[in-house]
Amino acid sequence: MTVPDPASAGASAGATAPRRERRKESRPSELLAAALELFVERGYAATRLDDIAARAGVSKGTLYLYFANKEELFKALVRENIVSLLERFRAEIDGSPAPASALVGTFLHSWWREFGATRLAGIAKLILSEAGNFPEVARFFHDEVIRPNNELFASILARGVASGEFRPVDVGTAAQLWISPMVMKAMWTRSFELCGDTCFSVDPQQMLDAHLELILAALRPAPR
Amino acid sequence: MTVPDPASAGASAGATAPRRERRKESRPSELLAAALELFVERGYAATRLDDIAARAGVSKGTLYLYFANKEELFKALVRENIVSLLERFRAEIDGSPAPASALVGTFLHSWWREFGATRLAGIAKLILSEAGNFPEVARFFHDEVIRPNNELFASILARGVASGEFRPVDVGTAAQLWISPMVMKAMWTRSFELCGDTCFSVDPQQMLDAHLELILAALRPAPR
Amino acid sequence: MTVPDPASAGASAGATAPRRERRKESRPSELLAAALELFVERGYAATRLDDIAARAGVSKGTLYLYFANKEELFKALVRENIVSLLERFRAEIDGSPAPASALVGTFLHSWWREFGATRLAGIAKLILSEAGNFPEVARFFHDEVIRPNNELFASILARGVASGEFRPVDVGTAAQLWISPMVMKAMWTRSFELCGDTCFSVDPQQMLDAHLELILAALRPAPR
Amino acid sequence: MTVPDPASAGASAGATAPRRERRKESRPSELLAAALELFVERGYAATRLDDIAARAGVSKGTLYLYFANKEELFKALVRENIVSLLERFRAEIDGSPAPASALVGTFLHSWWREFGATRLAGIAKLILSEAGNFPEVARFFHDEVIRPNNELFASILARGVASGEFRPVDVGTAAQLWISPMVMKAMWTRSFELCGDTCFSVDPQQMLDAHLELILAALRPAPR
DNA sequence: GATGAATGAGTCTTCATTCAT
DNA sequence: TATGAATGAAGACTCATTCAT
Repeated sequence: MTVPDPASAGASAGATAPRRERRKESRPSELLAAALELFVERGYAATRLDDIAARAGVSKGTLYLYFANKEELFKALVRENIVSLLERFRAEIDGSPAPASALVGTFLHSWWREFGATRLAGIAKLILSEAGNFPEVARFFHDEVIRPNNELFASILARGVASGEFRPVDVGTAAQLWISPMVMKAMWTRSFELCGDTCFSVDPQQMLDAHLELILAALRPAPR
Repeated sequence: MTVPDPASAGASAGATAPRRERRKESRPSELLAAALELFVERGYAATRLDDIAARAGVSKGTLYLYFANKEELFKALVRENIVSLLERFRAEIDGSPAPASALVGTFLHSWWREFGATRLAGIAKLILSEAGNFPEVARFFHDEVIRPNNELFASILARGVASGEFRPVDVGTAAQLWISPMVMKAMWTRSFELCGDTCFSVDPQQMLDAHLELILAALRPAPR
Repeated sequence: MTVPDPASAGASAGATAPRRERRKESRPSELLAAALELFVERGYAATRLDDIAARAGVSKGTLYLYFANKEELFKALVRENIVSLLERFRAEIDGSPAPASALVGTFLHSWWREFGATRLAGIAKLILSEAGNFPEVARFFHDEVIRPNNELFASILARGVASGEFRPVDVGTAAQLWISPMVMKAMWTRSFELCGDTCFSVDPQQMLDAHLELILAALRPAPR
Repeated sequence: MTVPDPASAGASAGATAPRRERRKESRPSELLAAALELFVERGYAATRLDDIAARAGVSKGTLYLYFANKEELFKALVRENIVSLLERFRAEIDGSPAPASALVGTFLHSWWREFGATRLAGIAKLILSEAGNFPEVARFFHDEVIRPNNELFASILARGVASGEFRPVDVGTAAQLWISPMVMKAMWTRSFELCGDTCFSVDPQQMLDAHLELILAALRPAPR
């Protein structure tokens, strides 16, 4: 941890762990971080608030100073992480003047870097699992993440089709088809990494390159 | 029970079989069917044994005559359904003499019909969600379903490459990349159908056709 | 206990208290009886469901087989006891052909015997305390007990006025004024009996007689 | 605090007294006042210290500067209010030279004005409810309020009997019987006013007049 | 076999109380 | 003094599991 421990700094004596540290500012995100780790690790129901509190280094009651209940904690976690996701996300792609074929590669690589390889993928998996129990969250995620993301990808493809770089295809469907392996890779890897996986253990970069190559091949205009 | 059994009512004339015994044989699968529905609908933790019993039309205690506990019930459910899955699955594809390009289409279509469009996709989703809590199940599913399935798909591609129908590609990776949209479609549809989904609501057949077309385009040997 | 213990009957060996006794029929009233005792003794909030269960000789969970939650248990308790109250109550007074002056005495005495001296007075005290937290219960008690009771008393007085036994008074108000000491006696005695009370420790019968004498004096028609 | 203190704003010109200090003296009673309102409104257990602090406009911790804990706060509240009760109370009645029959009326009217119609009745109700949980408070209230009050009333009656205004009665018992409707009126009104009450909604003054009339009738010496 | 009443460990949640600032 | 973040014991409630019938 890079956060300096004020107690050990000030009272270097015996140090039985500094209880009752006051950190109103940073608490919510610390709690959400702890919650994220555990929810992703164990699922919503199997995660006890006790454990979240413990991992965040606070008592159980402290959670309730910041979140009304488990459900609200969960929702807050989703919202907080997704909001930051979208901001970082768009900036990188949108408005680039590069040719479409290059942009597809840029998109897939930054998608993986910014989402697939991060804990955000864990959130996606969580939402997939809990969608039935938290319809509002599911809708929120659908409207704020999945659709915009699909539209972004589709707009790249559309640009290539318009410029003649790509042959004409249904860009909406293609975007969906081609984002899928990324999502799968991100999510299933997490599920099977513990069990000697041989299916999802391919190096992501390698897989990404192969994916890109196949996409571009599929988009290549027919030779006259 | 005072509720008359329709089956015994119909056959009461000739048969001397004691009423109510008829179902004994099928009890376990009836229980598993009820469990499957509910687990898929609500997730493992959110499903109460009470509800499963109720849906199966038996008392809660009866569940314990057939399954040691909730966990074993869950595992039995996975195993039972996966076993039948594999049997129905292979038979249709394996050993066909058709050209590879046709087989790819056959594979994808029957995959969707036999798996993606059935409750088996629900099981996959369930396993994905609970993999962390049931590593044995995850491994089992991985070894018995995911890997064989990937290998089957890859072998089709390999046959096409060998025959010169397809250009050379890493068939293992390609199989993984191209099965993903199928899985995604099957799983996410279930999660978002309740919330006015606009991303996963495309008609499956249409999507399948587009997928197939793009695959074949990507595999087309380069013109000399 | 008059209920024969099936366990000790069957297995007379060591007898470590027969857990898991099946008594669906009698359970609800046993639970309500235990709840009544404790609620009256300690108040609503200070009574733990654990304690009620313990006093009834069952486990905590058993309570929830019969009552949805603490609040419903409380309401059930009130309703159950009050319903029986009213039945026993009316029967004794209504329809008697005795002169009004005798009926007043009969009313007050049976009121004390049937209500003031019983646990029902404890319920009244409970409602008084918790009326703010359970408005429905308060209304119910008001409509089903207090008002009918007042009307019964008033009707006795009205009969006496009509027959000329009593001088004309506002019978509604008088009924209220004269039932009050009974209620007070019943409720405050319970509150102060533990603390060397010298105010409410007068013998109830004696107090009742004095009350009756003063009532009749107040009702005596003016000598012509 | 950034909230301007109206008092200090008005007096800020001449006085050099530091702002915000003004209230120090009165803090405890402000806290007790807030506590009284809430305890009476919701009962002891249902009142949170948070709420008391909020209503008093201080932080929760501040309560503990003045009262060791919830229980002590409750006791202080009872004591404080009872002390003032007795002072205001006696002064008005004691030592008057009026005839007993007039004094009875004076007593009842001022009792109502000074006690029954004030928050003090709320305290009485509170004590009644919590007597079981706070025996010391109950005893205190009994010794300092109930008994003296009864004795005062009884002494008025005794004076009337002695002077021949009233016929001979057991004045102690009569005092108790006749104070009861007052207490009842004060307490039950509070409990049922929220639920369309039709029993305790009679105008207090009217009820008081009727009560007085019936008392005097009951005390009237038998015509020779 | 089948039932469903009973159990009690496990969780969420509340709130009186503490204490660093 | 005053604050309010932090604590943790306590209590309501759930539900997988057991077992007498």
